Amino acid sequence: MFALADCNNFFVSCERVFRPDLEGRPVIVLSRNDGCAIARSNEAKALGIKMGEPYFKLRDTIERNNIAVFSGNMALYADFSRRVRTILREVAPQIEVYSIDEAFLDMRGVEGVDFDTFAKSLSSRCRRLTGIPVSVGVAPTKTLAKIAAQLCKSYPKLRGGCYMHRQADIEKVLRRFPIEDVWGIGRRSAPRLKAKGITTAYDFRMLSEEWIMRRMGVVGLRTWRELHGIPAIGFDSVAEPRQSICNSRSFSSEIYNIAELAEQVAKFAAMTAEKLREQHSVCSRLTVFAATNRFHTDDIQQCGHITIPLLEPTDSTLTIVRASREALTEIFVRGAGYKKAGVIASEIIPRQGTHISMFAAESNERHHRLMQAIDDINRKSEGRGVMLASEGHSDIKALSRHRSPRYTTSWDELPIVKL
DNA sequence: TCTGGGGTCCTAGGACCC
DNA sequence: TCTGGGGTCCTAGGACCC
Repeated sequence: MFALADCNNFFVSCERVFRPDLEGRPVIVLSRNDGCAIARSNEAKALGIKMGEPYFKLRDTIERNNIAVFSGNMALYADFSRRVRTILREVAPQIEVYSIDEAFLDMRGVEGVDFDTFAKSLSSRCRRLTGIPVSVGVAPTKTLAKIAAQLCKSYPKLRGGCYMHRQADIEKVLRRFPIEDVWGIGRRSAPRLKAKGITTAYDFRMLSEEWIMRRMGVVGLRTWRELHGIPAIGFDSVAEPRQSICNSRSFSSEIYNIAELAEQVAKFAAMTAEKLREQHSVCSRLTVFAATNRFHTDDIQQCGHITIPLLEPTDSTLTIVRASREALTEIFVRGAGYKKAGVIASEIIPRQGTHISMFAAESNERHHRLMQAIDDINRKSEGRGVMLASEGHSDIKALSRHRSPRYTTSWDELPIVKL
């Protein structure tokens, strides 16, 4: 058996921990720049607010329905995510962290446990210790566990936990489960399937293996097998190092000036190098991209990107910032108003065991010692104690008009109670 | 006025090899 | 008219996830 622990409306639930007055009231959390809704409470979903809906289109609805609005407070959510994972690790032999708000639990080989009781008590334990409501589904495959967890959200009677294993039960559930809500069936496949009359997970399961393979390839086949209760998706308890690392942002207003854009790109490059070092990797390829506002169709549209090889694999902020800067000058177009840019590192390999190219212009080892010193300082100063001058003095342009305090991650922002 | 950020895997097709 | 028969590697793009 596999279990999935899925935090309900995660970002909204984090905000509510410190604002119990918001219980029962519609709440949404916005993306960076307060751009669009990326988390919604059940009440907000009931009002028809869609995932990714732009904030400016919601203004009326928000006012009419007294919706509470928050700018994303990622530091807070990451902290709650860690707390929930700590609890999951206490009760399961292995967990696979799937996203900030979801983790699979490997229950293979676990015997003599009533999984229904297990699921319900794990859910209530998470709620009690962190304040976050968590749905726990247990089933023979990950895809079915996802569906079981989903059921918890629709049926409060399940008290946060659902064990789904009997063939007859699974069939009954799949007959009513919309195909588009199945894990692995996305926005392209769902309409195609529906057009052929396949509207539920059960319809999909009834198709022949050949049909699935022909129309949807091995990926579709995996989902099909999983719905039949045959595990087809692996379980990875140790997170592999990332194969690509991307840092990009939309700006709160357009940037026309290359010097200003270069500072932003330098920041993305520095963040990328830091993440490489965090996972003890080096990269030997960089992609830099910059794009204008795709919604302003009357303006000049530019979407430049360039990929450059690095002379030797590196994790050095100095090297990566310089290379990114040079790459940017290749794609920058005067007169274009850039709204978004980013840096992607690829061809990533472990730092250990890389050998120094005889043509290397600079000593990787010396850079590495410098980077370690900088990382040390920045860790201790809880922020960016040291950075490159080329990153400029301003922050990445962003709006966050509705951010909650950093309740659990900053001493400065603890609410003060005056005695 | 205003529209997120970060990943993975698979496939098809081209370039190149003998 | 007719144009071998295999391979490998790389890349771009698509589809999916949160």
